[in-house]
Amino acid sequence: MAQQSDDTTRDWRPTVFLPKTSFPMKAGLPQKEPGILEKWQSEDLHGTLRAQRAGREKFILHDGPPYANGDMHIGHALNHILKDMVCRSQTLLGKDAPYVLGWDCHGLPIEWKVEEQYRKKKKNKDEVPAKEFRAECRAYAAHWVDVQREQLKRLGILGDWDHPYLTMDPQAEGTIVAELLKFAESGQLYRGAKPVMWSPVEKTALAEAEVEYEDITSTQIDVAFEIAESPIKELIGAYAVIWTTTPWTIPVNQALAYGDEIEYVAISDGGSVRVLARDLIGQAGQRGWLDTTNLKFVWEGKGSDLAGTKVRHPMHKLGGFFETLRPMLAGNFVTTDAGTGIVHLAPDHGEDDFDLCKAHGINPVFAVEADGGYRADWLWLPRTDERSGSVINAKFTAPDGPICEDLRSVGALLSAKNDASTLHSYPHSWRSKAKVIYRCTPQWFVAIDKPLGVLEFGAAPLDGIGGAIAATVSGPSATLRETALKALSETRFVPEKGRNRIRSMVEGRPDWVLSRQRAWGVPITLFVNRETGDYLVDPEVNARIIAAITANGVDAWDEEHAQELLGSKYDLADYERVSDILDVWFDSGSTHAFVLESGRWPALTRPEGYEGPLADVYLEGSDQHRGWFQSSLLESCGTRGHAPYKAVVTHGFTMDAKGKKMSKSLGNTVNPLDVMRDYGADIIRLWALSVDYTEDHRIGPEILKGVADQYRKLRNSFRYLLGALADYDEAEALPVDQMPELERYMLALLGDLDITLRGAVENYDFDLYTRALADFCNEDLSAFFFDIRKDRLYCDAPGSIERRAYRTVLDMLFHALIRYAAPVLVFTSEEVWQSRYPDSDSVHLLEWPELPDVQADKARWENLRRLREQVMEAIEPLRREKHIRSGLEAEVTVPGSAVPYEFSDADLAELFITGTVTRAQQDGVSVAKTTDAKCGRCWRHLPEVAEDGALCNRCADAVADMDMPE
RNA sequence: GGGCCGGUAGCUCAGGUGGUUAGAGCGCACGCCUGAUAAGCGUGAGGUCGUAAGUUCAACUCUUACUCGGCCCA
Repeated sequence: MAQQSDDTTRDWRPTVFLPKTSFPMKAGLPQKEPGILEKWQSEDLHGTLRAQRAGREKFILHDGPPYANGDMHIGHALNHILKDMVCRSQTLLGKDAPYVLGWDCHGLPIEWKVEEQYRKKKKNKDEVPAKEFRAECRAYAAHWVDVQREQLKRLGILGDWDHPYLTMDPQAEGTIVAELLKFAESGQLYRGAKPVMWSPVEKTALAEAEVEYEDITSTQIDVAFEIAESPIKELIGAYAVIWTTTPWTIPVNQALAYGDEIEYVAISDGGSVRVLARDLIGQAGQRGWLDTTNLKFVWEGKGSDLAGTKVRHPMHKLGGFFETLRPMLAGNFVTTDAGTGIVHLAPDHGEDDFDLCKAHGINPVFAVEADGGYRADWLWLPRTDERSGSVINAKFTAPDGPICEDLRSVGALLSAKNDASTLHSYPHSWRSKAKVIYRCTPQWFVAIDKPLGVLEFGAAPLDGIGGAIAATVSGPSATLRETALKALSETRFVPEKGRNRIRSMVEGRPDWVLSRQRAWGVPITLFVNRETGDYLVDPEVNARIIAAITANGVDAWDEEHAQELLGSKYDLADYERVSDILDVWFDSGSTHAFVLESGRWPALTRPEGYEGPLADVYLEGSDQHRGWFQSSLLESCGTRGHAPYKAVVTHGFTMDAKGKKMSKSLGNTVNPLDVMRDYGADIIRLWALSVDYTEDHRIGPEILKGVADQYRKLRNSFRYLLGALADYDEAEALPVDQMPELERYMLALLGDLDITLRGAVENYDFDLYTRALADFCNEDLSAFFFDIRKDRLYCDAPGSIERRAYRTVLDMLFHALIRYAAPVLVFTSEEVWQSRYPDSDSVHLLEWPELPDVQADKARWENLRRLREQVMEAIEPLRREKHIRSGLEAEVTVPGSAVPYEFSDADLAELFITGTVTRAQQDGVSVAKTTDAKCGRCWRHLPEVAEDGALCNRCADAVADMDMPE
């Protein structure tokens, strides 16, 4: 050994192989990410991937379109990060997984915004031509599509940004119309009626959001209906009493309702016998039409006893409509909170009324017209009568108004008053502040329980719009509801509980109301025969309609071109051109047809002969069980007989740090744009992929700080790999079978990680994915493998087997981990990759790593690691008492039985990062301060080292190899 | 008000068919190292599992009620 005396004072640092990298510890993501983004864009990363993966197995995620209004919020961010993760992880697995984003562009909220702009400019919407108004809606939507697109890009979403799908694209509008006409042609569409909120002042239907509630007083009346027929003899000739706050609905009454379980009585205070709920006798007394001090009970029974009873309308003398006897029906909405326990039903003017009457075959009569007046041919107070007026007019319904007057004159009015005691909440138009009413209006429906017939799909698709419109029907088959339920049973749900949720909704849902009386949307392109009331079903006409809309958008459906569309076979004079538009849920429910079938996105086109759902997965928030998941399901089942998706993945909602819903008024919102500005997109991505998205989850400063910490650990793992692999050359690689056991064990652990991550991708279990990755880096690498092998890396001669084996494994680890991390930390992984391989292609073009199949005795290693922990524990007291400082100063004795025979004492010292290790027949681990001198270069205490600062044999050899000038 | 879902350490998450002192990572405290250095290593303190009953020899795990929170509907 050529040890010179001055070795003991020499600074060996220059001879130690420290990690060398320019990769910064501090990320500076907010500054760095935009540049990386630009590079991807200029290289057309998404397009490059499509070309590279052409012909591979496809994985199609169909993007649910967000509404094109307002800035991106945390929900958008989470949703798109999850989708991006799905596409990227599938891409990594080698599939062709394109991502085409879309936007939902029609609908009321945009109409409002445009109207709001009008009001600011003192313009009146009604004076603007519909075409012009729609053009402004279109421009408004286009603006927000652009805004949201730029905001989402910043998240590092890898998509076909230049070709998103928009539901307002004329070709999309054409497809939507084509889909609607399929429902028409197969007879699933029908015109029915439904009570909607209606403003007589504005003569328009209102949506719930256009209505505000205010306390008002109304005229409240008790009205007696004479019982004409009943299985209960005592009741014939008695009077069923109802109570209402809308007297004007009495002239449209068609039935009465009772509660099956409610107790009723027929009583007399000396006058007529009246029927009402027992619990409400007191209230009747207070309203002054019953002397409760002197009651004679004629009959007592339950509501269900009243079945089969029929009453006479107080105005029956008018004949016609009023002459028919009104049935008493069981209604589960009847309560004894107020009134008489008997409810009068006017199917025209209440949802409960409508539903119950419909169930008994009683239809609305449309007596009240758009302006609130009874129609001209109505038997009671037609609009031509001088006493007539709007039903929302207070004078009209007043105790001395025409209704009360006439009811009183026939002796049916038991009480009527309008004072402060009658204060209650009532809906008003948001705009005019006028009272609104429920009013039945004709609407278009899709029948849910009508047999679909045997639909033959796949006949002659029209160019560019996909799918057949001429489905033929023959023979009986399942209903749409049954078809949809079957489809759900064949769909995969992540999490599984989503299936139950949507199933119960589909089981219970009423017919689908398709029509809206609005301007900004896709028209219901039907011609209704004025004579028969049937809508025209002529494939030639339909083809012209579809072609016109596809070419010119929804504006093509106007009166001006109607005859053209009808062609020469029909005369427009014989037909009503429907002017309603479609529920926007029908738009989005049709996106699968437009986006996946049309061929406009070749990357999304399935190969020839492909059958079944075109989308592998739909991924949206859990609110979409009622929304998009369902509208898409019904649309596809009604036209294709199956769901458009193979799997449905749902995520919960993002709450604030305390688990509360975010709201602007509470000021607890987290803006993803702020998070990106302060932390960077990789941080918000890591957050989204670390939480259990299947439930509601939280975000807040503390959580983000934790995510940033986790990020830093991951970043440092890569930084260490880069530094340790500096100047690594393929030639240095060592075959696995020549590696030490530790290296082979690490490769086996990597193999386990690989299996875990693959499973996590398959199950959309991304919090498992990120956690497994982080745990591996922290526990198996940083605290174990890297720490142990630091000595070999720093101090071994470059040619040593151990050092070469270590670096070979580091290289494998690098290549595996960078790929695993890529779909999560999209920016950082690129930065790492380019740091090691400057000027190379993007890291995101790589595929899932191929790992050598390495077996290791993992049980043995787990025991060793447990022993290692015991050694650490045993050393700790000595450190605390400052007996020793580093573990290298500890001389350790372990139970011989705890250590595998094949391991040398020197191996153990390396493993434990201690001084000499010896085995003995003892139970625990014992530790003493070493007496060996410390090597001046590797700092290990070894018997061979002559004095502190001198070199050990290994280091002496290494230094000699370097041939360094003194 | 109804339907469905959820509430495990400061944070993010694990905890088959009920069974020894409820786990991990991060954070935190303390210590070590100063050759991954605004990094790395070690040790440690933190939950009795939303609350209360019940079933059971035994419950975080089953039942019920309550409570808090969420989505959808009225």
